[in-house]
Amino acid sequence: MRPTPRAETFPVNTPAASQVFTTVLSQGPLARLEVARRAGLSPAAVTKAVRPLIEAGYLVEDADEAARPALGRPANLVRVDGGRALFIGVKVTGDEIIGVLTDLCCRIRVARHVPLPDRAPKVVLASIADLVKELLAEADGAQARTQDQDPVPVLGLGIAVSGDVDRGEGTVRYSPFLEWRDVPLAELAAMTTGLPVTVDNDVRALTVAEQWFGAGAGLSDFAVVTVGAGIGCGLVVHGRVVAGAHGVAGEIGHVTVDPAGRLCHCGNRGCVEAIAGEAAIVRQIREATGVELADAAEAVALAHRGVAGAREVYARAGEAIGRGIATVANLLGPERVIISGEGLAAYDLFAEQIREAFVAAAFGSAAQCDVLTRPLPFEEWARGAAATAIQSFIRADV
Amino acid sequence: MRPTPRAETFPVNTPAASQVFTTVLSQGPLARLEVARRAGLSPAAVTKAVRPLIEAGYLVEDADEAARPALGRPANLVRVDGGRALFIGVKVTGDEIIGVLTDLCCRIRVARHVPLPDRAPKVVLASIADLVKELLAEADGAQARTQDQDPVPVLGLGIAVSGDVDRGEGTVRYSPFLEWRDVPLAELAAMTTGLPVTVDNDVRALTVAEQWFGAGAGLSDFAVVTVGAGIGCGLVVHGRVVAGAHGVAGEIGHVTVDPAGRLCHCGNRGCVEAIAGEAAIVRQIREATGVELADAAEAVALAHRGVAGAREVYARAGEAIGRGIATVANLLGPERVIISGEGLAAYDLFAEQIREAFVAAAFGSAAQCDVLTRPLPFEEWARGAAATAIQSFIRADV
DNA sequence: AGGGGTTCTTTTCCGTCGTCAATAAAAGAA
DNA sequence: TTCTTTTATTGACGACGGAAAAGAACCCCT
Repeated sequence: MRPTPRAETFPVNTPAASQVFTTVLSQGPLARLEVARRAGLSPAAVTKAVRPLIEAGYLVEDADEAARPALGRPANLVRVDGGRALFIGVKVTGDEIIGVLTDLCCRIRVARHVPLPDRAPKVVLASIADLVKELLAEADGAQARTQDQDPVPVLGLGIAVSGDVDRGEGTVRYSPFLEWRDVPLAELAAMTTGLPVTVDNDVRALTVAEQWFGAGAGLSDFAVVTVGAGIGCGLVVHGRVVAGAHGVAGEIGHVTVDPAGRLCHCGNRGCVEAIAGEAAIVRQIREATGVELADAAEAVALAHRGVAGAREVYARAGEAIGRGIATVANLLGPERVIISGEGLAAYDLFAEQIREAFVAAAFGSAAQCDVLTRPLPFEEWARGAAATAIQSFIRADV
Repeated sequence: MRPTPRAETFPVNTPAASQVFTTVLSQGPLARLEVARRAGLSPAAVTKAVRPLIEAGYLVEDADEAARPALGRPANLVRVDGGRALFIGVKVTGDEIIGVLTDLCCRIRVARHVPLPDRAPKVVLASIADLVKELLAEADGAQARTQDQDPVPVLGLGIAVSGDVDRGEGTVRYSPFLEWRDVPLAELAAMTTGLPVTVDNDVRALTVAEQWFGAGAGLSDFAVVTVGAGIGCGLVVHGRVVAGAHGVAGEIGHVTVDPAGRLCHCGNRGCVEAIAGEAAIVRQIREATGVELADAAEAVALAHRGVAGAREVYARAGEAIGRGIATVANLLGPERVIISGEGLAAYDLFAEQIREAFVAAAFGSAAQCDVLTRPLPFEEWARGAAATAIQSFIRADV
């Protein structure tokens, strides 16, 4: 059985060390000098910050013979030892819970889905506890097979929930999806699992994952747009994820793109989500073609078969998304916008419209913003939760 | 004659001292302990930071007898000595230049408008030089009258220009209004005036003024929306003004609120500016009523007289602005939105529509965002430029 | 008048952190 | 071998900010 986790803490908590670690974590193996440049520190500071991290096993040296320079001493690359620690990320949706076991580099080791019979906090909490137990057992199993000396510790649990979440407090203030209000989830989950728990909004968690381990690595200003059941948006400004003064931020889904458009569940007309959300697309295709659709997959299939009405619905959805992205670009001027989410399964159906609408509605050099897609698996959300746990562990200022 | 300005520099440049100074500057007279609380520092650090600043004359002690507590030692309030230094702020518009002489607290001492005969960089530069000379003479005049010992030094010149401005470089990358491209304005103006020069985008400059000396004081996330010839928006996120990766940010004027709306000069349809910009309003009223209008003032007058068509145009403008503000609130979740600009002369004509549209389009608790108006004089833009100069002088990280 | 209580301010000490400048190390080139 | 070039490390140093305790100013109560 896995021993009660020691309260292992990150060996350093100075600004410089934290910055060095996150730089190495997110920007791959780097020479110390290069780390110094990117983190804005002196080489000496990097050396001094790296040493205790290597001693503690979080970083390892890693000379690469490939990129050896023609001249001068070759660099001693430093990288994070992913196998040094494990984390668990959990994403709670309306009807299932997805959990992943990741290493310190946030690479997914194991993924599990469990159905959620009920949305009451107690039930969800019990399901999370079961899932965590299962993932811990999995971690132990891997342990036993490799016969390592020291057991790899699981150092944190991140939980991602949609809605208004106070990460600092670890509470879910209001989640319309789960019908929760003021649930101190971090505290509860810490009690049942014995792990340090971080709770954050799901889109923000995904954004953290992109910021550190994805297409946002090294950027100080970018946006993540998720296309799926809802349309969400995570924003990174000045290198930090935007949380919003009142818990609301990145609600691109409820940006109005057509005031005469259809009614959205938020009460407004012509929100991006009311045009390009999964439910909206299914409904519109049903209305346009008369075909009864069970889910979004069937809608995609129909459109792929070239049914005109269906294709048009997707085209309009793409236009709405492109406009929404242009709005973000006009307001914030990000370096990059990353489109992701399970809705990308239909990406070929609206890729062109997104781009066209974006370019048309982007003002001036905002159109230079780099828009790219990342077809990420659904576990990515849970991975985002794990990323928040990693972030909390290394005490990076959020 | 005014002597060649000595290269006076701010006596401290540690993060703590900078933070202490900006806290006192923007949040009025404060007790040291209170400064410590607000700046997140120890009381000792504040004492140590304050001393050299008092010695250099930038801060002064200022006991207030009024708010004496019932118990304990009364606080020794600390405030910025506005009279310690002067700054000049200049705002360049299409047809005139506005200059102000301010003190260190950014209070306007003198304001001057001069017409701009031509928009060529050389002409503009010469006009700026003349205006600065005039303001410097004014400063000397005041000097002579008060018979002070030490002449109050003018420590910086801030220039605000609309368009894509690189503040770090001090260059105007592209200003459609002036038809400038890559003009190294800071360098040029520094040569002709002999003052340290800061160049920034006009809306951002105004936002800095609000952040430090206006309704944004002490807030870390807010937006400034300017209503006038154009519709602009300055954003402060995480306590810093958003500049945008490509020089574009806060382009609320080109957020689409009605894709079927009228054509905007940016090439799109239904931008906020195409509905609520000054030119758009004048044109719409002309179309609706058939009355030929010379300028916006006449449009306002017409609407105030209760002419139905004119009122409706303003109502639609208010709706567009309200939607634009809601978009900002949905995306960023600011604590406050400050509406300003010369368009506020007509505020009573669309106040209600702004509020209604904002509340309707704001998602969830984004509607809690505090929306207020600040009827600021036109010199306020120049004051913003002075604020950027002050900011540069005290080396606050922008 | 003289404590006692309360709050603000300052002092002193100290750990720590990051830079500077010099030095060591690891190559290939001459 | 020795020089050049680039990377990494060392050790001294200065400075900064925090903790804790003392000091200061004031009111109130006895």
